[in-house]
Amino acid sequence: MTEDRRLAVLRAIVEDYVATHEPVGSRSLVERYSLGVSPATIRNDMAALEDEGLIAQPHTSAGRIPTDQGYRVFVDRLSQVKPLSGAEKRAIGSFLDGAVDLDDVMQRSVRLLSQLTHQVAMIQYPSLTRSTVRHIELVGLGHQRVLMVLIADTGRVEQRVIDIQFPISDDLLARLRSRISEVATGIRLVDVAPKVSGLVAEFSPDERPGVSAIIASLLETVVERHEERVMLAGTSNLAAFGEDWGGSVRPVLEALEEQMVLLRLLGESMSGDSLSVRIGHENEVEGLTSTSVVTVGYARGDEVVAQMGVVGPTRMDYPSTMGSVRAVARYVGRILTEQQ
Amino acid sequence: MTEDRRLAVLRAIVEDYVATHEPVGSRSLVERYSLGVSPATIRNDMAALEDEGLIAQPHTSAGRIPTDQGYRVFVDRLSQVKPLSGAEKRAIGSFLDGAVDLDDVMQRSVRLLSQLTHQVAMIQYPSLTRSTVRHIELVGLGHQRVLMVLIADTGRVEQRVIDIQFPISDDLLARLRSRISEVATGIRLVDVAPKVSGLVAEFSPDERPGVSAIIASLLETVVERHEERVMLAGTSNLAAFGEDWGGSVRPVLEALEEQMVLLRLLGESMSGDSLSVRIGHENEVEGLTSTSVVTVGYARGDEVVAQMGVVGPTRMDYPSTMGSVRAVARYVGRILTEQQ
DNA sequence: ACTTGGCACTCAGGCTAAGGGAGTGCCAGA
DNA sequence: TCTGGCACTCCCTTAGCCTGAGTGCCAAGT
Repeated sequence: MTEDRRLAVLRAIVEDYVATHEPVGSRSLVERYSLGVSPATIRNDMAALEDEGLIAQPHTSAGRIPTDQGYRVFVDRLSQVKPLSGAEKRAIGSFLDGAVDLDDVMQRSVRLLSQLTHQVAMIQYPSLTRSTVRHIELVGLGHQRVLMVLIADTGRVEQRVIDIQFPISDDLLARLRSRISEVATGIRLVDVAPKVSGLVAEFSPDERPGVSAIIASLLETVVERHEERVMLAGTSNLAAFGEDWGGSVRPVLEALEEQMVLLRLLGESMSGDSLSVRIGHENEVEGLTSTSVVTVGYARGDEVVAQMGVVGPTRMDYPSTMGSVRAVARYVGRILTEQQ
Repeated sequence: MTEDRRLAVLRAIVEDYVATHEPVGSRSLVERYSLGVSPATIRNDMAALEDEGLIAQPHTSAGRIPTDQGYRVFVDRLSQVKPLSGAEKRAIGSFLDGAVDLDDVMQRSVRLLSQLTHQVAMIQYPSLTRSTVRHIELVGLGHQRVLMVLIADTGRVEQRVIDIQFPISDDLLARLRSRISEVATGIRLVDVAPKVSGLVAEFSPDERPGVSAIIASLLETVVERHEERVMLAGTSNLAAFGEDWGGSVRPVLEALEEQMVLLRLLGESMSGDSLSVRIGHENEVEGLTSTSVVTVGYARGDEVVAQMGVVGPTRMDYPSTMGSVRAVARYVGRILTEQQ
């Protein structure tokens, strides 16, 4: 069937181009891949693929390179995620097992992923909204300041110093602390707001201003700003591709410096724990329209708590990259789950 | 005096090269700067400067560019720190004044500095060893785990989860907490070790294993790992110079990714609160031998608590860069001091 | 209906040659 | 000590040429 061969040609083009980074012509294609037909036939197929918008020529009389759409078809229909080698798996294990706390897990994971893929890796901290409260502490600091520490079951610890305009006694603080603990411990952070808000009414009118300031700050911490954190590694790998995206790494670096952008990259794909691949212009983020982003969720227990992934050139080795991302994500999930 | 003119020539060469990024010849020098002599005279001076190793030719029949030594002389003897414009000062103020906590101050400062200088900026968190203890909290987490939170007067908050092999009662934890607080609060962190170590003896033999595990961990937190933190911004500015350091940004990016390297860069210059400038090969860090590093300490009250600065090409505008670094550092110091 | 070999055509990149231009070093004279 | 003059060096740009890889199309073969 001729349609099959065309796709085989596309696959060969993608694989060859990814390996060599050079436009691939009909002759070299039949030489390197056993397609069983002559270059002329390949040329016809190529013309058809070009009509479909899957490949393109940088200039007349050059070979073809895949378009974003071409990669899309390759990823969706022509490739399989490549499992890691035993050695690689062992490397992951030994590298991650030494981690002592959540920061450490995050940092090691992201470094590891960037080294495995030779690309820029990113990882989102376990989402607070998807965690449950393990512990809440309030500590008076004097000067009408209170330190709030919130510990989630994922191991995440958020702290925040709250300035309140009202003096607050140690006794009140202790009562408030124990009430908040009773009400909030063990429930999901996203459900904390209604329960905690109701507490204000329990306190006497003159205590309420301070209490509500603290509670407001607590809710703000949970919902806002610090809610999502993301960590990056391997930006020096950008230099390796260099010429790819129009000769300058600048816009890519700029985009990656913006936490908001990273969060969008990771957030856009909240498609559970299955791999998400966005290729070239499929990324709506300006500056990253000639990169591909491979992300996947990682879970604690059986709930996806956040996303991680890599950013690389569109001409990346998708099967391997997807394999690495998935493997590291699973391992991170396992660690998070085991360590209670 | 002929020596004076030679230095004037060097200054002109540096300024011209920094502005144009092109080797500067004798003719254009007399045209652009009023040196009052002919090109031929300048050529003689240039030959002398070259003999002294202050300037060099990329190739015969090209203009001269300053050497690292040339920049050194320029910085030490031929230039003055350039104060910021009123507008810039106001920008600093309005940008930094909104900061709500220490993390925020650090992040805003480093971003601001990278934008002012168009270079890579870095800032070290206030050193723990130079801070005093404001508060120490111990929180039992169950599972033989204890969360320790340490708050320094600089606003820094360090947390750490401690795994202990021994069960520890809430009561013991409370007693330990209050003893540690009594002993440690208000004293410099560097002096904490001897005082706290002595506490172990106060507890009964069967309590000691848990107590000493916690204390050991406390001391480790203070002295080790998390002790120094550093934050980076503006790496995308690297792309702007690009060709400078041998055509590749890679080694520079790699070096900047290493926290240890950054700490060395900032640490090497613990010369109080005066500006430190290290030019080219004066930086012993591999990968940064063709960059210059400008750092300065920032103070809380009248004690220098950490360093901040920028990394850029050797052909940077030293007077302006030094001005920006110093100005931001002073402002950060003021904020830290004011907010108690 | 595909496939194939042949053939003319295109074009990027490498190589060479020539010329301009910016800059230098040196020297003799003021 | 400074200056103008002069010969010399090289980098870089431009232009032209050539080669090789690759294409598209066509007519013939299966």
